[in-house]
Amino acid sequence: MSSGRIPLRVAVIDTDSGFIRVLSNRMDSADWQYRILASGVPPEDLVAMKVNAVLLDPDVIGEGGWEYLERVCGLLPDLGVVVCANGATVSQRVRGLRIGADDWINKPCHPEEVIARIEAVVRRRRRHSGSQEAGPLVVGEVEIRPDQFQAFIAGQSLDLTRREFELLQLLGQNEGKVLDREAIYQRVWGYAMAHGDRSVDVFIRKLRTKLEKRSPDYTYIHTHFGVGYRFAAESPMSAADAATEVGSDRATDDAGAEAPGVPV
Amino acid sequence: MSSGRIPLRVAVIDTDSGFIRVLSNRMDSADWQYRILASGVPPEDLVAMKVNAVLLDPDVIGEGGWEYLERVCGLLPDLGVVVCANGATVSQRVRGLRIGADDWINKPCHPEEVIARIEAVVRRRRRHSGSQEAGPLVVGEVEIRPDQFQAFIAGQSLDLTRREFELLQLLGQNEGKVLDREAIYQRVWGYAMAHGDRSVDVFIRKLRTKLEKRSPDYTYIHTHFGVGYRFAAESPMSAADAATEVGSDRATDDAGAEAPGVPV
DNA sequence: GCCATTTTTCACATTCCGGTAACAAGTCGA
DNA sequence: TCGACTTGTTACCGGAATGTGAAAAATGGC
Repeated sequence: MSSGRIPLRVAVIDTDSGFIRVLSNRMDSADWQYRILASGVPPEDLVAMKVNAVLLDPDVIGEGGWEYLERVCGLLPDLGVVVCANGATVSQRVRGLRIGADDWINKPCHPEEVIARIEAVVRRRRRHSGSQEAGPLVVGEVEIRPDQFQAFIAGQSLDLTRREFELLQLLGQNEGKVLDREAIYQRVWGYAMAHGDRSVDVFIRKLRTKLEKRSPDYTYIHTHFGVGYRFAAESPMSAADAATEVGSDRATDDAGAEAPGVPV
Repeated sequence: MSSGRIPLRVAVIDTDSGFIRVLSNRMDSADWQYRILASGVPPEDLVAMKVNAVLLDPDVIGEGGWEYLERVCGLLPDLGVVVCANGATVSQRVRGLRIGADDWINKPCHPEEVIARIEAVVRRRRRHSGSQEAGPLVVGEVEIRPDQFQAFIAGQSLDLTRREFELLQLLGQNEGKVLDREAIYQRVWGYAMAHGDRSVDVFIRKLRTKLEKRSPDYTYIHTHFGVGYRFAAESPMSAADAATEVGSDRATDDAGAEAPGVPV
């Protein structure tokens, strides 16, 4: 489809010079941005490179090839992983695919097929997350502008930092849906969330503060205990109406969970 | 998370009886739901089958194989497409992958690898679009929204907690059926119920309270003494008409349960 | 290298929920 | 009818999830 818009970014972990040379030619003519690596790099570095896919020859890693493959796939679920190895058996290929690799090609292979398979792997990823590069998004009083990496309320900037904006954008794109922390972290930070990481909570709080500062009459980020967060513009007024309705009956244990912000 | 994994649904378009036999065995033991098709079916029918992936041998289609492949890939972007063909050349494989196929396997091939590759294709697809498992579910006045981890009556939230919601969702998915406590506990809590555990009863009570609060004219959760619980929207009026105690219909499970017929 | 900003981590406070226990009420069989 | 068992109901406590502020670490411009 629109493969021409944004060039594909690929990391190639391989040492076969002949293979690399031919492959590089093809990638050049396809206008890809790529980086050749002669050894395994920490998965975190792959995040920093912002690559869409990795072409990996596990022989380069040597002994811990399986472990490395597993680590990359586990940490970066969004990354396309294509293995290209010499003389792998069926069971080896199956093992690799089960671990999390998206495709497995046996050498010797035609570079054109390698290109096509990487494309096929990445294509699916873009199909779903690719539509998010769009125009301004408005939710309640908030206007999210991807072109400026900034959000506004009543024309005033919220002075969001990069991460804050990315988080707000993700929430805005999923207005009304509850997103759990792992999904949020995965999609904003780009890799899997470590156990016990509170970053999401902290940034949610920062967003809440900045949103409330400019728009005190609305509540935007709602906590779903034990699940995650949901973004939706709700005014305390309607909440107050609901409270009036319910208010008459005995208030034994009906934890009026949400009904915040109603001054008494 | 809570519920067990959903079995994969696959359509196999192939006529190689030997291949199909071996593959079927593997899919059976993997607990997949599959359907063997001896000819190409309209892509629309694949939608109706609700399959996650298609395993296609273009030889079955014959002349219009490429066109058929293109049509399926274009029309069903969410579908995993794996081609398994006899003696395809590199350029044919590349062409297929570019058209939209997610993977291409050359026969003869090991069924285990076919399974693994289909798994890999579906895994990737689910990771990006599969977070939302199901659409809203409506039973009586109650609207259960999985995307919000919440249920509503007349547009008002029931303020369900996580467990309460999961329990209600399970009941709603099995509307009209009596579920015994062990089954409920197993599917909501995720592990076997300890002897004497009353958690299910307590949460049933919590649900009843919250349901009655918002919808006093209906009874949703019905006790079947010595058996379990059944979820169905019934108005007390029609129950009163029936006059006979609910206990008398213990054995017959299809008592007039179904027809409240009361207009909103 | 220094400083300002941003991000991450940490500790502590607070809220909330889930499960248990205990007792009341209901159901069924002898 | 009685008694054993099942279910309804309420209250409470412990621990987990979240809110909150600030320090520490990382980043980036000059």
